[in-house]
Amino acid sequence: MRSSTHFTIALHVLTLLASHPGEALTSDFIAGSVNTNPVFIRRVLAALRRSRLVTSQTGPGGGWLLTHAARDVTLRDVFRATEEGALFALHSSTPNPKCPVGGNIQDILGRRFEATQRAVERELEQTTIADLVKEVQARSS
Amino acid sequence: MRSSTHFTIALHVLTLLASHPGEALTSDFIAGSVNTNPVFIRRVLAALRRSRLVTSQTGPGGGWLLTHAARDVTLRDVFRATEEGALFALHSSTPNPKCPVGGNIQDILGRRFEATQRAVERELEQTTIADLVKEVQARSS
DNA sequence: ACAATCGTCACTATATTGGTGTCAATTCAA
DNA sequence: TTGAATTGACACCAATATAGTGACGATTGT
Repeated sequence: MRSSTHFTIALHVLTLLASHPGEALTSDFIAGSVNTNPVFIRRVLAALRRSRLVTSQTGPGGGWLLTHAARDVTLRDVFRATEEGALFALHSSTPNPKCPVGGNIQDILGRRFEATQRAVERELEQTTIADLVKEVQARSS
Repeated sequence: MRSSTHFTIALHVLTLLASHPGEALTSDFIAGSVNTNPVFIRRVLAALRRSRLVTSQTGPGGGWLLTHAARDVTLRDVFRATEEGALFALHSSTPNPKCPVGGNIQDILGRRFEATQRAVERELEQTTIADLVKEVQARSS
């Protein structure tokens, strides 16, 4: 099963930002919580910025901030911002079009996979970043 | 998004087998429909055999056969046989346990991801290999 | 005995992933 | 104005995953 950690890292970082409302966090500080390096963090956050979920500010006192209230950002929003492409890969080389199965299977499976992806997104929609913050607080109190 | 093509290939092959009921198909023939090489096909089918979805037979006239009626095999069964591990990866290195977020986020996200995986499996359960065969026949008639 | 077929291994090429270093650009503050 | 902090954007590397290919022994039907 292939899947990058970007989705997970993004959720971690957004939860961290939401736990420090109004405070710009540096990629260096964030990397300390995630246990990785600042460049990787900036790569993940750059994708979130493209989707307008965060903003960044250079210079001293700079760093990263949420652009929306945590209760308005669902896991689906983050999923779409970080995971590009489909959940399941189709064939790496096109199947034989002369075979009745080979000639139709990609189209048929593609439709099923889209339905599955919609099911995933419906599930992810049920949770917001604010929910994650609440859970962290409940566990660390 | 990472994800091997094994799930897709397995569905293709099972649909092909179900389209030739009672007939043992060789990995060479199957590879011709999938447009790949027989060794790769045997690798994918070996996983399906471990889950008792197919059997194989060596020697002349040998090949691969379904062990169950196509209407009794759901996409979820194939998913479980081919996709090992979770749908979403957690962090590649453990987050900082001294941070309230880092110390709890993996457990919290793990539960959400399990719920998502259950949603995927519920969706995949709705379709059988027999459904795929029917769709192929409807399109190639 | 022969040929067909699977079972499995080794090797390769390619792509992806994450880690690291570097340096220019921006920006705040002394 | 100078200097330091910080992002932005590269390039490069190591490790891993993926799929393609060849090879060869084991099994089995004719």
